[in-house]
Amino acid sequence: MQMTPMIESFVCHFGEMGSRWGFNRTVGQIYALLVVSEQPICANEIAELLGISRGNVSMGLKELSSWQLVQVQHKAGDRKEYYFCRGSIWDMANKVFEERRKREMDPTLSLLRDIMMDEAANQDEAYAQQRIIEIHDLLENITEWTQSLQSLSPEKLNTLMKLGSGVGKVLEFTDKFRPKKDA
Amino acid sequence: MQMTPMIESFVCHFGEMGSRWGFNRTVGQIYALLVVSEQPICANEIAELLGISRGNVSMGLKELSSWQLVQVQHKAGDRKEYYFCRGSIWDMANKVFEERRKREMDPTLSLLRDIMMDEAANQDEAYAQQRIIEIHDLLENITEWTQSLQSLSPEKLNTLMKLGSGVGKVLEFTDKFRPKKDA
DNA sequence: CAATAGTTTCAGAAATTTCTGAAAGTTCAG
DNA sequence: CTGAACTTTCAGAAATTTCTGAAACTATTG
Repeated sequence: MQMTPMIESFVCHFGEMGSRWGFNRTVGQIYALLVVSEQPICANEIAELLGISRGNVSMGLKELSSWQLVQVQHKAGDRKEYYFCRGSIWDMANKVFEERRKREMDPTLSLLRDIMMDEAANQDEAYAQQRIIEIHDLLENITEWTQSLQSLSPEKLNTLMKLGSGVGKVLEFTDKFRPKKDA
Repeated sequence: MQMTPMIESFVCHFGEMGSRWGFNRTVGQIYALLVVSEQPICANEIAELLGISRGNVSMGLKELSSWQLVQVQHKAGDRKEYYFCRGSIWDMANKVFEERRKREMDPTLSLLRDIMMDEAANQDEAYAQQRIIEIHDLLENITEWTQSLQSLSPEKLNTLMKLGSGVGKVLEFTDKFRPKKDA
């Protein structure tokens, strides 16, 4: 594996995007590198290619492992661990969504639920609580929905996405034929 | 508006979540405060309630304005500007999605498109380019889809979300009746 | 068991982000 | 125009995050 301008700009950009996507620059770069490399790469080579410390690579790989985004491979007669990322692009996207849900949605939902349980002590709190309930319900809906979408096969998801806003029409169409079937 | 334990814990949590959601702690807290307050609040009061500097409030409000998440109101015989956030929870969620798309997807798509145009210089680059194309296509699909979903009415979106993974069944059902209509 | 080849950890350094508060800017009444 | 009431800006301080590299650890070989 060699750094060419093309690969470098991809890796570099994924690093910058990393922070927006919920992981840090190094993690983003390591991941990008593994995605575009056909061959597994060892930690030392990663450090060298990216120009970062060996320790940092170790931490980055640890994080990617916890996201289940990389895998380790051994080569015969070589003690090094070679990393690569297997799985389709869909798998990766799923992992990222899932992880973000865990970090961004779950703790919030949990707190909102707690607040919903409380008794409102005055007028202000009653109003606040009502807004909080609205937010909770929306987030819960979105969470459940995205979760159920993730259980769909990639093919079906693709069909759905291709429909685009046409899905609105499908809903109307469906309603006509079985208007009272869903709870 | 008074800080009660309930409101405080909500505000505080939104501050912590802020960073995960793409804005900083202060911005999150200011927003949370405005969401649960029935009455518009002036900048000084926000600073006081949250225990942060006046300047910081100003910057936070500026950012929220750029996201079009807050509005200003004036009171008769009072020069202060009073802030509140109008719009339903749906509107807010839409704004947040949109903003995140702008920050997280658009720059990436743009870079990936550039790379796709390049001529692969060797075997490694050819492989890399292929992977990059896969990623681009997926991101583009997702982006277009979420955009089209946002153009749907909240009611239709709700119906869709209620369907959950049942949407898979609807697709099958639809296919039977008009199998070759879509491109 | 010791030597070797590798990986992980973590204290502190470096870089980045956020926050403060004083100064500058704006608006408006008189 | 002047001054009061308010808002914004921004340089540097504070807080937070990320990175390094040496030391500790683990596993394998002879």
